[in-house]
Amino acid sequence: MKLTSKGRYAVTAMLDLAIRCDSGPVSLSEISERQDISLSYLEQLFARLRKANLVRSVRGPGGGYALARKAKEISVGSVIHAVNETVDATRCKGQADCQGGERCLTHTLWQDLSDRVNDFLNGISLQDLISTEQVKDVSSRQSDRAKTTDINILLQV
Amino acid sequence: MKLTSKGRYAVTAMLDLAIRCDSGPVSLSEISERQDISLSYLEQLFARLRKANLVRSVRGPGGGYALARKAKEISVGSVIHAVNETVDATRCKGQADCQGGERCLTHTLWQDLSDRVNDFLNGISLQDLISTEQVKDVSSRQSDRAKTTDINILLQV
DNA sequence: CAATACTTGACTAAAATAGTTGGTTTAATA
DNA sequence: TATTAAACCAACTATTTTAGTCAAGTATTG
Repeated sequence: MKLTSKGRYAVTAMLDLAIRCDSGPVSLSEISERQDISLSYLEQLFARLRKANLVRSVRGPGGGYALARKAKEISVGSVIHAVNETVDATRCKGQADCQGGERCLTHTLWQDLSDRVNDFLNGISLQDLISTEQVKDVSSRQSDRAKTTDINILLQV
Repeated sequence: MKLTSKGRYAVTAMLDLAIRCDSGPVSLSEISERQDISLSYLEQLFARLRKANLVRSVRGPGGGYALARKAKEISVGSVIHAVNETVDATRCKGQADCQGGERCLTHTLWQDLSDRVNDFLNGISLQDLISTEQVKDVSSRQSDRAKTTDINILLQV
């Protein structure tokens, strides 16, 4: 699972869509303007999101995109995965052609971590993000953040 | 938080270090050979890991690197963060200069997800990965994986 | 002193990211 | 029916990042 600004763009656009797709299809130019992402870049991203069956399109004037499923049934992980086709597996691919035991061990450990990150991101739905935001108030977020370590404060994701 | 192969290299190298740094410092050339990462690239990564106080170096013959703290006290998140200095914050930076309410909302939602990923990765220590691996047997891993959705099967991290 | 190994900085090739340009189809509506 | 708004498509480009190379140091041990 790669996690870069490309994925951020995709998730941001999908959230924009999730928030307002009840009132008919949403055009990419709208999202482009609201989220400040270039239109043609959005087109590229949505071509992939469509292939992954995460969005449905309506062509012609008044057309646009809508979520293919309910926001509750679309995981953040699936969105990020959809726009990152080139996945670089580890060299040994978990296969038996590792030299010695050590190299394979660290590869297995990394795989283990990867699985956890996947499970984590697949466990969060778009609706999940929207809902918590609606419930949460500013003061509680700040106290949450104060609890994290100094490392966390430096982290901008 | 960026999650790319750069971070994978760093975590892999740190795991290699964690596994064997009990018996004195480990040289980068050893790690390079075992993990199949170019020596000079490792040097760049370890320069950053050192600045982040995650490793300590011993110079001269017989020298090398050792973890600066116990494996239990080094989180995967801190390793990944250390090697990714260029963090691209969202344009609005969570500040008040967003236009309208909508753009800010999706930014806040993304920030929320970022925080969760951070907390998640900061909650996993190197020791954590090593320990679970020692306990876990192959059959249980496979049944774990079978439980995940079809999306998960496609994901290579 | 000599060998080892860390340290630093400048450089480069390849890949990915982000954006551009210029179309074509599709479908609603005036 | 002509116009128009939108998805769709493909090729291209600039920028950034990744990954790796090279070379010249510095510190330390034996």
